[in-house]
Amino acid sequence: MGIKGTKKENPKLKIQNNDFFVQVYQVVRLIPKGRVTSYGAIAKYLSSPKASRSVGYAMNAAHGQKPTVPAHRVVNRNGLLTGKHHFSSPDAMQVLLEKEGVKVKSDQVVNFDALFWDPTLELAL
DNA sequence: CGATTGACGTACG
DNA sequence: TCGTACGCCAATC
Repeated sequence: MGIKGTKKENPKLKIQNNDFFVQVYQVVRLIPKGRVTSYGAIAKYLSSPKASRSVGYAMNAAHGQKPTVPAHRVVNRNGLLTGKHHFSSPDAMQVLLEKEGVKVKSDQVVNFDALFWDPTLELAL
């Protein structure tokens, strides 16, 4: 009957399939190419507008996640690449953004307001 | 279980 | 307008 039987729940190997982290990953992966969003916007989309810090924390664990989590598209509310130091290379984030057509000047996204992608608005939960 | 940390955000001076 | 202080939430030690 159920296909679910194939999957066994291992308390120790329990993967955060529905945790806050994964929720963040899902939203980040939905960010269109050439667009950017903020931690607060993601947090707000997850019904926790004040959990912006936790969103950044989740990104910290996004490395090595599959599919790849475009963490470079997530910046702070000022459009500043605050998390660039957490990438493989401090300049990797800027390079990735510019590769998608996003201009970055002094660690800040140019025309951030126009490129800003609000999940609560686009996804309209 | 309590204290500390962190890729934020808002409030205040 | 800029800089500093505090708060929020989740995870780690």
